[in-house]
This record gives sequence, structure tokens and C-alpha cells, in this order.
Amino acid sequence: MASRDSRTKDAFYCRKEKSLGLLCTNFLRLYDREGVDSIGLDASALQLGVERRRIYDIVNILEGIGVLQKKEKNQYTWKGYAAISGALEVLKEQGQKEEFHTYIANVSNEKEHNLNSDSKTECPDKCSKSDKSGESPKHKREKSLGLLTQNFVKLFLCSEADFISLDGAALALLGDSHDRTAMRTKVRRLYDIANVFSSMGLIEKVRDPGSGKPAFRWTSVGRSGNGSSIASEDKNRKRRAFGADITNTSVKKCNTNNALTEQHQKCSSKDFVFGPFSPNVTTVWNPETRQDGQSQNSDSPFCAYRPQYSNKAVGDLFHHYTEAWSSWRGEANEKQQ
DNA sequence: CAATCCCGCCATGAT
DNA sequence: ATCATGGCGGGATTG
Repeated sequence: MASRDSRTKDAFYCRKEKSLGLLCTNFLRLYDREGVDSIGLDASALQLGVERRRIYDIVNILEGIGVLQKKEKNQYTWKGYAAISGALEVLKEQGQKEEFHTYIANVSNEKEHNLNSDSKTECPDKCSKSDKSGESPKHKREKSLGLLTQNFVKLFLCSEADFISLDGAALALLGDSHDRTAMRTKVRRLYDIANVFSSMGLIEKVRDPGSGKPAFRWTSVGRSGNGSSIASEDKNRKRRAFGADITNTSVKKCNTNNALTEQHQKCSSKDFVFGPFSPNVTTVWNPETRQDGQSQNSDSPFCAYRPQYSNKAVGDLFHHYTEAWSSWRGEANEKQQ
């Protein structure tokens, strides 16, 4: 049946609209409301209008922070933002137990003149790495992303440096594999993680004063002294940010499922194409309009950016449509199963 | 050019 | 074998 050739990036293709960060924001907004406790991957992909593969990315990263927890095949349990602080505490402790602070001495300047001075910049892998005799039938489990996410967090939580570059992180978490390729791959993954973290406000992009190179800084969320008990129940845990929901109604193939669902609706995705609000991509939200600097009280990192339409009415309308559409699709999908 | 990072092929594990 | 997961990196986009 030939390939629908998904690579047909029409004239109106905007990479930003498909970023993991945005997807994460939408994902979070979609599930951060009462009554939610179970998340189905299929439904999720459907609601958000993305391929399944992407949901795996989001889910794996969020699970590393405690927002989600795998329940069973295809099903995750929503733990919510409230679970983050606890997860971070644990991560920080683990990170300290292992010597994560030695990984990132000070990635600041120095650039290529990295002195390979002793230390043990390596193996972020817990457990044994002893593999005498070829393969180790060990846990193939948790090979990356999820683990990488946690290690990335540990670097921030255990390091003194107030900002870390992805290259530095990759270097630190990569043991000694200075393979150009390994580095490249690792950095690619870190970009993915950094994107969702940024969208959640956990980290923020900054510039290294010295080299001018991009780096990330952990926002003031990291618990503060005083331990014992989960405590810090956040007095402001009801930081629910309501706004417009948006769906990535991609006008391309997205689900290999038969078009049964599709033909079932007369007003298929085609018609769903923004009516009054033209698709002129001029109103794309901006994650961080480089206007960094002193941001107001970054108390709550979860005040996600809301991709708003300059026109409130339009936004509301869109929201309404989205809700209707979402629940409809969800129901239809469920029944179909 | 360098920094980003989307997209989806395809290996691998579960059933 | 089929289906669920999710490494991995080519190469398109952005800055």
C-alpha cells in the first residue's frame, strides 16, 4: 500500500509543535486532574495525537521522577506532582551514596584541555558490571532513558556546580567511553530529557558565562535542608494550571489501527483542523524567550507554560473542542477494544 | 557552522 | 509468530 510518505513536511511544518517538551506539557495537563489514576498508552497516544513511540519516551522519563508508575502492560498509574519531591529525595540520597559529586567536578571552562586526572569518573551503573564470560543474562531491564533520567537528576542534586552542560553530563555518565558516537547518542538522549524537564520547570537553560556554551541549571526546587519524613507537603500543591488543552492533531498517519475509528466520525480530524483560529503558525508558544535572568519567584516549577492563543475566546473554544474530541475518541477507542 | 532533537527503523523481550 | 517496548542515530531544523 505504498508509503504514505510521512516525510512530507508540508510548507507548514514547525518542529516546535512536535517537541517532546510540548508533548510532555500536554500529557501532564491531560492527566493532572482529579479522578485520574490510570493511564493507558494507547488512549494517551490517541488523545495527544502522536505515535506510540513518543509516549514511551514521555512515560519513561516521568516515571524516573515518580510522576508515573508502571502498573502493567500498557497501563501506568498516575502519581502526580506530589510524588516528585519524594522521588528526588531518594535520588539525591542514592546519588550521594554513590559518588555522583565526583562526576561533575566543574565542567565549566577548560573545554578540550580536560585533564584526565585520576578520580573515578565512570560507571554510573549501579550493580555489578562484572561480566566474565561474554553475556550476562542479567537484567536487560532498565537500559537507559529511565535510568539515564535518574542519573541526570542525581548529577544536579549532588553536584556543587550550579549548571551543567549536556556534554558534561554525558561525559560524566558515560564512564570512559569517549567514543564520538557514544557521546553523540548520549547527548541526544539528554536533550530529550532536558526538554521534558524544562517544560516542567525543573531545569532551565542558561549560558555559561565563560564559554557562552549552553547549559542547564536545576531550578530552586531541590528540597531544602531539614530531612526526616516526607514532610514538605507543599502548601501550594494545588498549583493546577488550567488553560487550553491542545492536541497534536497531526495531519498524518499516527496510528496503525484501521481507520475504523476514523470513518466512524464524519467530522474527522480533517475537519477538526482549526476552524476560526487559522493554522498560521505565528502564534506558536515560546518556551523560553531567551529572556532569562531574574524570573519571578520560581517557587512552583509546575506552572507549565500554557500555549495560549492570543484570543481568549478562541482559546476557550478550542479547549472545549478538544475536551469533547478527547473524550469522544477515548470512549470510541475503549468500546472498539 | 553549531546546537537541537524529531522520526521511525528495527532489535529485543513478553506472550 | 505477534505484540509491546524502547535503543539508537540519520539527517532535518533552528539558532
